[in-house]
Amino acid sequence: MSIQKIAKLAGVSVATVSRVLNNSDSVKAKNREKVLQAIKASNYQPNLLARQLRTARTSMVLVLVSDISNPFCAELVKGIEEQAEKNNYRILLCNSGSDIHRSRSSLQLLSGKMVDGVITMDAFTQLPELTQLIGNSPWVQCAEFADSGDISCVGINDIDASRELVRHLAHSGHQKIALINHDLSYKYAQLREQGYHEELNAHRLAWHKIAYASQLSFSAGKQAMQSLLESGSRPDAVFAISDTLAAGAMSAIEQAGLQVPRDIAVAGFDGTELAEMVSPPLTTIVQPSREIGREAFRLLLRKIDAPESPSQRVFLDWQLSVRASTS
Amino acid sequence: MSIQKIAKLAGVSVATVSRVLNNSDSVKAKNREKVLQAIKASNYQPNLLARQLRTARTSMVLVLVSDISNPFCAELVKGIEEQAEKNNYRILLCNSGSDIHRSRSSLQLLSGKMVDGVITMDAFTQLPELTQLIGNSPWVQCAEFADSGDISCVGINDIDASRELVRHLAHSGHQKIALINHDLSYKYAQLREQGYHEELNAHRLAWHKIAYASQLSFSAGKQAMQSLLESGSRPDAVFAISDTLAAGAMSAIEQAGLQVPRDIAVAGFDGTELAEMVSPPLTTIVQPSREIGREAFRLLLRKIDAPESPSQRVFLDWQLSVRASTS
DNA sequence: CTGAAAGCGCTTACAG
DNA sequence: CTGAAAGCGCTTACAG
Repeated sequence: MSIQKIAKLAGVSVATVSRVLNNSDSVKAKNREKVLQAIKASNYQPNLLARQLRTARTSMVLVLVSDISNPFCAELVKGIEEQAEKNNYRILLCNSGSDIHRSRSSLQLLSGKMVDGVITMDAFTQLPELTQLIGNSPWVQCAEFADSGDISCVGINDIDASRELVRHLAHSGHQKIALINHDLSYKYAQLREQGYHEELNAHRLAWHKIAYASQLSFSAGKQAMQSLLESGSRPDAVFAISDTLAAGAMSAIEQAGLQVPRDIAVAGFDGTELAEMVSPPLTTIVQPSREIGREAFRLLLRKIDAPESPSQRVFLDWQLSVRASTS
Repeated sequence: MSIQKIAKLAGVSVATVSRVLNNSDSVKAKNREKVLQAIKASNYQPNLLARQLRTARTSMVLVLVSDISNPFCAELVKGIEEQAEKNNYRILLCNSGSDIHRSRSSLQLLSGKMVDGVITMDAFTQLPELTQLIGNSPWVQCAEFADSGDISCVGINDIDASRELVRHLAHSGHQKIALINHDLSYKYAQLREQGYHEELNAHRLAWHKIAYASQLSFSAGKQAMQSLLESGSRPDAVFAISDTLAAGAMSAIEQAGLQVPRDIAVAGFDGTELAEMVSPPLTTIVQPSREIGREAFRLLLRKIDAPESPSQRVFLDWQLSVRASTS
């Protein structure tokens, strides 16, 4: 079923049908009626491929989610979605799993002109490769940062947030504060680690220990905590750079016959609902996840509408939320 | 940058360029070389819109996720993704939020020929409307069922699984087993409720009580549990039809100053990682989520490749996993 | 093995 | 207000 058939059915030209479809111009009421009739009668649906090929506009953006199972990512996506909907954009989610091959494959949607822009969450160490793939198509980096100023990005000040969390632990009297981090290929991981060190120094706490989780999952957090428990002197507090990791850490602590927070305090990061689901509930840094997502879309739209507009780096407010896991 | 430019650059016809691009036919080695050279030199990327318009094949399928934050959904998606990847298909995720308007909007991708088929997870009560939108495009319903046999679907036998879970609770000596269900617009919700009743009857347990959660979330589960606690005689066990709801129930019980499982046993459904994250860990029905996803894609691919092939209803195996929350 | 040409289904100046 | 025609960037018989 094509616009041609409709035109024939309605006894007008394809141009007129197209005009009705785009409710543009002024089509004579009678003709509009005939066209509408024909469309309804034949259950016609416009071919988006053809339309978008012709107009070079798709009103779709690609969102490369690093891990769809991560509740923080899910919140970001919902924020992006929300803002996109307001602007009559549709988002296409691709779960990259932080895998560059998958990212590469998904980005063909961009180079193939099926989307107007892309929001990524990949590690900043992969930006050079992404840059090459994305070229200068509209692009925003979400909840992760680039070193240079070429790419728009949005997130929070990770160093400050990290320091505030460690400060809270130190003020609560903890002396041996460990860090569960993950992949340093992420800028935010580096920054939070930096904040951790800076704040320890500020409190003249010499003891420090870091375990790296293989991914941002419960089981990886558990494993990381186990390795911390096995190796030499035991921490009296643990700061995990994501709630999911923190939940894993709590589980490992419990399994070792210890108690949170009595034996070891645990703090997370992100402020997902998960932090309230575990018991005891988790002290964490609440990121404005939805708003980060919304802002990411806003930045992207700006790039789409004005390709020459300068890139921006947006830092949003965060909050320390103290709960039972550290007190 | 188009195929035309490449042709000019390489000094061949567009047909030849196209042949190289699709590494079809036998193009003379020298010409192939020239084309490849030109492609590299100009960093050419084929326009997918044009190609797909021409071939009427996209190698993409739409996945309408009911709730991206639900860990069970996330697992399904990963299964679908995995199988799609094996078949050189790409999946486009749209988070419908079980909202028919969003589903409708996303389905324009189908009617607009941007995808070859669709996998949905919507409630069976919405199938009539979906059917109208989808027509007879390739379609598979995932982890939810239709009453009629027109649509391929894949999931588990919810009645059996539900009965087994209730049987376990009854055998453990529980007399007052409550159910936390959600929206009965889902077939699986109806079936699990049916199983619940059947098994109570089998054990001559007259006491029964059902609370309906407004959605499949932690907080909705918590609320539902609170309402159960407030209303009359207290249950000694609760069966929540999803792990997320069960986690919420546990939180409500704890907040009421009661203990799991001593005062009230709690069981979930789905077998997500969440069941291991809460404490005590959750007794649950383990669904083969990944495999459900994979099978959904297999069924869809069959429909795409052979549009006339009959619809299938696939039921996969599940397992009761008993943990500390009920013993 | 290769090229000229038709056509996928739209939109949009252009002329009337 | 409307229609004929060009063109978006591809692929694919068809003829050579």
